[in-house]
Amino acid sequence: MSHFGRAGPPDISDTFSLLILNISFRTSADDLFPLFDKYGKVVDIFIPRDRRTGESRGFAFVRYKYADEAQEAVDKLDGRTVDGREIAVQFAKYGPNAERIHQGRIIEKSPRPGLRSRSRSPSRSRFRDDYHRDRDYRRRSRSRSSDRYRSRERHLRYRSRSRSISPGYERGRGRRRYGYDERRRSRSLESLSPRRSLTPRRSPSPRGRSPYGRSHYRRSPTPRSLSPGDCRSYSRSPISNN
DNA sequence: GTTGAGCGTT
Repeated sequence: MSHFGRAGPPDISDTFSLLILNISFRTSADDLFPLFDKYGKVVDIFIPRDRRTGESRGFAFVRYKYADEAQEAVDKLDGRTVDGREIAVQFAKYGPNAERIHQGRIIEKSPRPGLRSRSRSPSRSRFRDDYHRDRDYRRRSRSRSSDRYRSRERHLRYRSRSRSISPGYERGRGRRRYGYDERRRSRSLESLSPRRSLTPRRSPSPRGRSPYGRSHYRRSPTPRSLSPGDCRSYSRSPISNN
């Protein structure tokens, strides 16, 4: 039974967060819950997922009520094969607001709305901004298989538009942390596609490109070193010889 | 059906 359906974290003041790495993309919170609940009181399980595709990013956060139970889970479940993949369980180092975490618990001041932005020192804000920048940089450099994501995303979009997605594993198991509904996602994409997705993406004027940059499909770093005449004579050499 | 470094949501 999963109670991880409400919005937002329930209570992170006295919880210990564990970071679960290397989980399968199809592993859900309900799959992790019985595994981690055996070693202690699991308060919440959260699996970050991609904004566009809505799929799992490959890691999860399991919040325990007590530190010793969390440590027990780390010791027992670290290296365990779950869903065909060897997961890595460790204490979280960064909180949801980029707070520093000591052994899964937030050691920064409690996140009080309206108070932290004012009582925050400039130097501290800079420090926190450094964390934010680091995370942003790493996340941005994470996009390696973008082309694959694109085609897959388009495929899912078309499927969701053509026919409603009916994931068989979702029914009967309770809603995990699926705030983004498929219907809302498709609607959002439909209204956002012709407005925002196309406008900033396409470049109407090929101003930044070199006049021969588009014609040159070769990725040679020194296109001038290889003169066309040289290349031509090389290719003409065997012909001329014959 | 599809990939695989990493630290999080309303």
